[in-house]
Amino acid sequence: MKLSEELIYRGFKAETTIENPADLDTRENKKFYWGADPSADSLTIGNLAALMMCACFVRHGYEPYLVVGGATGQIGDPKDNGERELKPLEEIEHNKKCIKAQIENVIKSDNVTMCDNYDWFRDMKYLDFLREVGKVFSMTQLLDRQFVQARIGEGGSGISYAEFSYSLIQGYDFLHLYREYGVGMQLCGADQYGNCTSGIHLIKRLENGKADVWSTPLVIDPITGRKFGKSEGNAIWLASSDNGGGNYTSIFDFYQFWLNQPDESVEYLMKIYTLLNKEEIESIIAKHQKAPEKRLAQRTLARCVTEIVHGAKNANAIENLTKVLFDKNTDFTSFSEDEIIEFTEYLPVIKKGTSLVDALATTGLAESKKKAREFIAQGAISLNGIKVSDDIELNQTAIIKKGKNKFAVVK
RNA sequence: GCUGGAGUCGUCUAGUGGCUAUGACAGCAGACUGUAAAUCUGCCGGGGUUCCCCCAUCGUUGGUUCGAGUCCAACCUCCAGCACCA
Repeated sequence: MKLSEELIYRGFKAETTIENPADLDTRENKKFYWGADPSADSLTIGNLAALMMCACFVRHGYEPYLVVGGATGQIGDPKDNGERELKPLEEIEHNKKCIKAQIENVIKSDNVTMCDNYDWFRDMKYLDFLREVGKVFSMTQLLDRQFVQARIGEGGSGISYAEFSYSLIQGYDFLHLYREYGVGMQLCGADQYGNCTSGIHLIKRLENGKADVWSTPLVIDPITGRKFGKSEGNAIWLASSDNGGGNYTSIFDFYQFWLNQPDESVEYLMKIYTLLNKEEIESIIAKHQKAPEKRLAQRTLARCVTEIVHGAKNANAIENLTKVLFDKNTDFTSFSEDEIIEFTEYLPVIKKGTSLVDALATTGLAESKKKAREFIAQGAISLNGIKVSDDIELNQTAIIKKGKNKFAVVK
């Protein structure tokens, strides 16, 4: 399958300056750039979709320049619904390192060039920037941008001069990479398209060059029509918090997230988030439709994405763990010492002697003790497969289950 | 700078002095299922000794009042109009 065909098959095509996708197959300049801002110390599955698109270009011989936005991250990409809080500089430094590692983990290629746009903004003089970059942008056009329109006017939440300028800073990145390395194309999520065109504009005006943008649609839930990823409240992070206790997504929860996708979404998500080819996906979907209750498609999806993000070893372990925990014939009281030790690597652990309510609260299975009591009252908690109706002391090795798919180990 | 309007839970939203701050979406749990969807039920600020009790909360800080999301003052932020200025 040619690059252009694969992009369209996988749904990686939104707005673009490229008239005919087939031009990508024969394009001479195969250098592209993609960037992410260090607004947190982990990427989310929203970013991962764009990375999967980048990986698709790389598989077809394109050369990636991956930018971590040390400069742009200091300002913040304007959102539709309001101004961002400025992040402390130390936090940005930390975030950069973490995100860089995550990007390298997904884009595995010998000719990756990692960049930080702070390197070329650090010594930038404000007046130089205004004379070179600011001068070639028309205020009228900038004000017409969608992100500006959403923020100003009646009912708007306002926008600061700093965030308003974000687009120019990002545009300059493209110009810089064009000049320095001859990068001729930017890949991005559809929400970034406007910012990317700033770069094209700059390259045309200042270098009389032709540059392109290729964007991929934001991933949406086909049932609700809402996007999933960050800023919708229920972020799935690529970083794993140890055993589910922290702020990020444990490997187990990550796997479960994909496993629980509805039938309507699963093909769409497989195209985006796995490396399976068209024939493989079609065959899996065909089998899935014959016996949807086996959840073959969801299992495959969960397996593949977990492997990409957390590696084959973890993916294997989680697959086995899931098999054991959800098998109706599993006897929860007869796990061997070795099995329990394997569980503790991926599930939150509670010491014997703790009360059930405390255990639920400290492992994050419940957000508070009050919630923990509620769960017990509602019959959401079971111990070794048997429902618990009272707060009890946990004094032997056991598996606690909350709801459909949250577990902890008492040891 | 002046005048007017606005700021309420993750999001949107009702609430012109009265005890318990509405409703919707999202989220969580239960039932039914296939760890799905749809549907129904409950929860949805925090804590506890849980048929009940305590604490917190309507942008911030004070004030008036027996009682304030609601009235007053100052401040912060946003919107609109006007003025000023290129």
